[in-house]
Amino acid sequence: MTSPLNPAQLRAYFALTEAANLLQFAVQQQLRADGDLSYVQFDILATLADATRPLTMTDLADGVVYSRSGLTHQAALLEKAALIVRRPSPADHRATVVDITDAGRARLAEVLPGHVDVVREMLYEPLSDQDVDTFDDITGRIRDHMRAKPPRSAVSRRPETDEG
Amino acid sequence: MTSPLNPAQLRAYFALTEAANLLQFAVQQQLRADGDLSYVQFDILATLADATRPLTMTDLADGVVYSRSGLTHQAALLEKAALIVRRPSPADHRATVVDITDAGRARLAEVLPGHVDVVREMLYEPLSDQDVDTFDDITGRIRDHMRAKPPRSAVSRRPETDEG
DNA sequence: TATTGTTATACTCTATAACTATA
DNA sequence: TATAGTTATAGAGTATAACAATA
Repeated sequence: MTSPLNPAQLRAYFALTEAANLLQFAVQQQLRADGDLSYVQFDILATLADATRPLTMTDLADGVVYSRSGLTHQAALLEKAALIVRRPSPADHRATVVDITDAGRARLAEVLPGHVDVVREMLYEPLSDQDVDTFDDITGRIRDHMRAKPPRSAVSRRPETDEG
Repeated sequence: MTSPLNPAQLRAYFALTEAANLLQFAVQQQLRADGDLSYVQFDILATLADATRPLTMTDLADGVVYSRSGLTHQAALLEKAALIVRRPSPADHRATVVDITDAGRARLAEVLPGHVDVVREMLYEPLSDQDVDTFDDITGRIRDHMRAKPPRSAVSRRPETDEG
């Protein structure tokens, strides 16, 4: 247990971290410049645009790994900007259904081309089609593994409280 | 220009984004739980511990892609916790040299095993040695490409100011 | 004049806890 | 009693601009 990472693991971890940070930074700049959206706001709009059924606040919070209060805050901002609408769910009167508006879809359309450009230029320019397939396979397996493994479990290696 | 991403590119981008977010979230939790450090603070300490020569605030800010004021803030926190020391540079009286303390190295040592565990469990458990080599190669090329390509250039596709 | 670093300040993001209302 | 969502609030992180000191 706690054996060190081998050199290739270490290198790849650092490269991944740095690349992901640089990409995220560039994407955030682009979304802000082209559509005055934070990444989370973009994610919410994109999720709503893709959804085949109406989504509730809880549905959205699950997708974004977000506290509900944080989502309420972001939804309030998006609603103030007229990009989404919230209405009480007819099925469950406790729930709130969130819809993307035409303005929301328009904003998404404004932002998407630049988003794709950034991803292609930064992430895919140095990769061949063969590389992309390999990268797709590996990242897919990593993501599936992370989804399956509850991230919290690996975290706290300290006893919660011994005293008291 | 602005041709869409192909399916494999799109899948890999989503997988990468989700995996990187989950990994970052877990790492942040671990660093906070095991050593009461934010990721940026950990990054600063690790950079100082690895450095072969004394680093200035500007050296550090360059490595972390950080505003100088933000770095000053984080350095003040780390210094208050006695994990680093700042002193005027003898060579350039404008500059501040930052040193990691014994306590800083000790804190790093407390945190590193758990950090490595999280990375191995989340990132490398589903990969063979062969996969790791491939992954190392591809992520390394991506990072080098991103470093070479100034991230800002791809960002603003709006004219700065036409009026005034 | 340009550069290093700090300070003052303000804004955004996020989370916790308390709360309302429905189920 | 449990769940959906909001509100109030507080804390952390980051950035901009103004500033002081030095090159």
